[in-house]
Amino acid sequence: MAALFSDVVVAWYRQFGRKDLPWQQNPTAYRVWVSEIMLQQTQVATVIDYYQRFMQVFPDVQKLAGATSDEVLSLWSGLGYYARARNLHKTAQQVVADHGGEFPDNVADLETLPGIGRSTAGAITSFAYKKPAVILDGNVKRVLARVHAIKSWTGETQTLKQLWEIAEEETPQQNIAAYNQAMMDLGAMICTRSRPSCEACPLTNHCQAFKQNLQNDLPLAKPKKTLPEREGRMLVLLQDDTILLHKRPSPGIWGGLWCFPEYDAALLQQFNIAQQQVGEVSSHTFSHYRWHIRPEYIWVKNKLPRLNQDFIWYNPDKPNNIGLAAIVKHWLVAQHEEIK
DNA sequence: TAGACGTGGAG
DNA sequence: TCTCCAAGTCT
Repeated sequence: MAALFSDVVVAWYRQFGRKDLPWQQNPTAYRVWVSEIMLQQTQVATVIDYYQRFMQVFPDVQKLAGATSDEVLSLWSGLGYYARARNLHKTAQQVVADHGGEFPDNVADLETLPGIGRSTAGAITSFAYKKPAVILDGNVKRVLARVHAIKSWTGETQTLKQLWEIAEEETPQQNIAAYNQAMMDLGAMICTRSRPSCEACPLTNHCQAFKQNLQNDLPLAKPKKTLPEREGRMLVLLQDDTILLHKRPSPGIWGGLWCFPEYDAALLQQFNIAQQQVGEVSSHTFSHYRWHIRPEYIWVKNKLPRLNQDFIWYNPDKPNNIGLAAIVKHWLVAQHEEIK
């Protein structure tokens, strides 16, 4: 008789799974929550440094709740999907205000908090509270899609529903933290997107894709779409040692982050221009469009106008704790190189 | 409900 | 250089 799926998974975890990730040490709900949000659509290797820095500054939910949004976004700068950071801040404040500083210990209540969906709620419930809960992240989807030889794109509503049902059936009542972590580890280490290591996989006996030699074809790739292209101009206004930055509206791309203002004739009119120069176009690819941005360098004589709160003169030599869009960080680094 | 929402690593 | 997409959620 074949061994129970979850037993095989847990046994594999005991021997080969990851146990040294930063958020696995002292896995309180707060620490697990922060890691799960950072890990959404983001790889472990990228997250580790951000996580360490974040925990250094915000060791508990009260500290985070009491921070300014600039402080939070500055620690998120470069990680992307900034709505995660804005929601993180909101949720911290809600947890302190409405839950006495303690995160709920069940999926239903966790899901009511901003930025926490079904899978993240399952992760917090299982990893922090050791209570049975189902997760379905990209890793688990890939493993289950192969094990069950699911021949439709995992993003389809119907397929997603099916995957949740399968995940619920397979998830055990015991050893929940080990099982859930194991499924993610299998997806990340063995059952990888390309060239899965089936020779090292404990699940080949259970795997329909392996039996049908479909492991390289499943899960099915997302249907292709051509990315829309957009063009734009940004103003790099320089005055003495400072650069004019604009706080971008949220929601929206780079919402809440400080960035060069997009071209604005009315804004320009307020300045006494000493010199200007058109720069080279740089292209930025997002998940839903490609943006070709041409910078216009403008040296101005006056600092004046009545700039509202959404504008600041930023001095790169005196870094402030504000969230900079990656494009600004990169530009500052490039400038620094040039000066040297 | 499909589109919005970032960035960087892998192949 | 280019394409794909990773520990998803929100609207």
